[in-house]
Amino acid sequence: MTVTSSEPTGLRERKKARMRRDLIDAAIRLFHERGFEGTTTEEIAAAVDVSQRTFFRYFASKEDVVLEAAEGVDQSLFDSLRERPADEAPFRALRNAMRDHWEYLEREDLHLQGSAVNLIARSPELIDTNMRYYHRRQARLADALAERAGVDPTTDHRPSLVASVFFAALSNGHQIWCASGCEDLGLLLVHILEQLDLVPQAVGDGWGTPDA
Amino acid sequence: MTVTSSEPTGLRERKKARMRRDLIDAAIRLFHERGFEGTTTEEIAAAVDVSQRTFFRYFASKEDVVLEAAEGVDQSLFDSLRERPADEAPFRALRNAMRDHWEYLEREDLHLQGSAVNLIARSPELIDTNMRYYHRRQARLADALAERAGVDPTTDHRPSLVASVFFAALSNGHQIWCASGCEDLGLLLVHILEQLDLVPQAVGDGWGTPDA
DNA sequence: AGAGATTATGTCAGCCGCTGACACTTCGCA
DNA sequence: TGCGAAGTGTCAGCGGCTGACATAATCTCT
Repeated sequence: MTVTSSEPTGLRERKKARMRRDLIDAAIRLFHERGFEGTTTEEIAAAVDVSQRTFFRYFASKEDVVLEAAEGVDQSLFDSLRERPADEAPFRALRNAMRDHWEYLEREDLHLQGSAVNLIARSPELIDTNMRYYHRRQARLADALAERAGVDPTTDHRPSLVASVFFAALSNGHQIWCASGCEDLGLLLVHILEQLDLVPQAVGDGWGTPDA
Repeated sequence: MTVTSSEPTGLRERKKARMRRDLIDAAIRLFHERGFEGTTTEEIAAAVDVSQRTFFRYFASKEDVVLEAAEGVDQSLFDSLRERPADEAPFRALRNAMRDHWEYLEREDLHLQGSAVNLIARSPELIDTNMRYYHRRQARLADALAERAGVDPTTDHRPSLVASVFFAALSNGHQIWCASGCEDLGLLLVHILEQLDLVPQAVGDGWGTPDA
């Protein structure tokens, strides 16, 4: 009962979880090899020796597989957020959590989720897809922020606002990174942090880093 | 040669523009009646007495029709932005342009673009779609901001950041409005402006409007 | 005005994402 | 061991979307 406390009990549950993971792994791998559009759901299913129908019993859509991976990454970000000192202002805490979270990713497991980040980051077609799911990711982040601040996210809309602005800056940093070749993954964090740090001045009376 | 200076010269051009408009109009109307998902591209095409294939020669996708309408609205926002005093800070100018733009919409033509706004605003399924195109809309807005500030949008990323944060707040205001029933369209502006005004404090050391 | 080049349209066939329905197998539990 | 529940495969089908080809409409030039 050490780590296995959250493990599924029955064989059925384990099989299901395994299938889910297998499908995600196969999908991510195929997406890498042939691109997102260049991979059919049948191919993904075939790679795990199941029918296409089964694939769609596990995922609502092809895009969903990617989202699934993204949410895994987000979860780790939320963990980092929880560990930030409570007196840190929300947006700043989020920024620092992002930094911590990144360091964690680089240290621990670039295998599973890291490759997902990698994939999402590098394929332009998935950026739009990702965008589409910002709503969902944003909602989760808003909940995390609300929990941290001890407010009710259904009546207090500030967490949601911070979350959406955060993703906006994130997406922007990502775009900049892509525009500059999508090479060094470490550089991605630099761009993201830069954009996050620019936000306060950009929405203020100034314009961010002045030209002079 | 008064207003017709920008009008297409040939019959062909005029027909094409007309077809485009007819398709948009029919689509928007059908979307209203049966919803976005509930309307097939064949039905849209049939409503204008053309083949489905022709529809897809005018629009890359079904979603594209909606985007087209949205861009029309954005264009009017950009016009309002250009008319803001030059010494106004970018984000503030954008906020005020939004207000001006809205008033303009309410005065002038709620017929065409207004119904597009209405449609996009009211159908939850289109919010995701809309999200997907925020990239494109954001890029245009960034260009408008860059032009206003006299900077190069390809090297200076601040306009893009302001644009994305703007859309983030916009989307947030929209969500709040939807959550509260999607009734009064005028209320939508109130929510949007509220969210826009909250941004500076939300990303600062505070938390926006304090509880006390 | 008429011939020839361009361009728009219709038709057809087909891929792919996605879904409902039904039969069959596998697993859980008594 | 046997029964209900849950997972899977198969099949048929819809709808978005595209390429290819033939036809019809427009443009251009003489």
